[in-house]
Amino acid sequence: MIRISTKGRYGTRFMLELAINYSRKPMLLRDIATREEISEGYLQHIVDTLKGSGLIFSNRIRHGGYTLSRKPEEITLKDILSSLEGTISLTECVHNPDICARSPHCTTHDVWSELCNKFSSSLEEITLKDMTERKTRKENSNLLYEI
Amino acid sequence: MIRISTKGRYGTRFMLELAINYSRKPMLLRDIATREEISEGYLQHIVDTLKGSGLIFSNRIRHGGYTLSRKPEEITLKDILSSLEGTISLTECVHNPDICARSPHCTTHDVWSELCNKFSSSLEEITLKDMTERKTRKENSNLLYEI
DNA sequence: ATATATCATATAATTTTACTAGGGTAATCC
DNA sequence: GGATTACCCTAGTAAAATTATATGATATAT
Repeated sequence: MIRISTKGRYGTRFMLELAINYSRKPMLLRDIATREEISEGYLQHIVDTLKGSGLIFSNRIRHGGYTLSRKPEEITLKDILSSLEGTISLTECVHNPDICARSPHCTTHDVWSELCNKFSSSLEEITLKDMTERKTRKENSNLLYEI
Repeated sequence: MIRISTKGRYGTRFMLELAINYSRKPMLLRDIATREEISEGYLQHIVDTLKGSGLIFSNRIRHGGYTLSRKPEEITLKDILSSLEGTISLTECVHNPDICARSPHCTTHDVWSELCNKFSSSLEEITLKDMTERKTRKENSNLLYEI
């Protein structure tokens, strides 16, 4: 079905929460889980993965909580999804041509590779900063409607 | 993992075979299955789906075999993958926002939608004709290397 | 001490994927 | 006209991936 899993989706929402509160105090996992309506236990796994990839810091000492390890404009959707989805390659052979003997002379292999590169570029173009800006823009335009 | 399933991949290879032999006689499923090293029974399912979407004709009378229902330049990768992967939407909420109460004010929803549109466009740009041309180009350049 | 929050591991339910099996229909070939 | 061939159609199934839940440990703040 060509889709992004809940890991990727929940993780992105978590990262967006951290981005919105960047430069404020660390965010507690429980608070984000509640606000985003995501199971706390499941989110913990996702956050572990993000931490393993070095995208966030945890604050075990002090009052706990998580923060971005880089500025929001320096973290892209590709960073987040690469971490959580393992790899972005649309097919196994894109990332690892050796698993299929056909790869060297396979037209579809080349096509999947190109598509994958395009998709990766699209992901790279979107930073957490972009997303926070989208969010505030959207909230402001919603306010207008409500008046 | 964001990937195209075997259905989509095998089906594309099947369609490419039909495109290469377009305007010649109908191609037998068994022959393609053998040449492409795909299980005949499994390929039958995939081909049924493609037929259900109207992308190919079967030739039950006469000697059997399948043909494209349109010219190779009029069938895109999007047609093929839409048929076999169900829908191209990267998340359920892209295609059907109502399944999630957050959709109207969800920044990530908007982002997935945009990404999905871009990806769909990429798929639409690639026709079976393009792929046959790629294939012959590649075969010719391989010949050069072998000399 | 107790409460809180991160950290780590195990496991379970559900869904999807990737097939296989088997029988039916309908035309061709000897 | 009987065997073969090839498309058609429905079920079923094993394995893998997804989507979690549960439990307990550790470490700091109050």
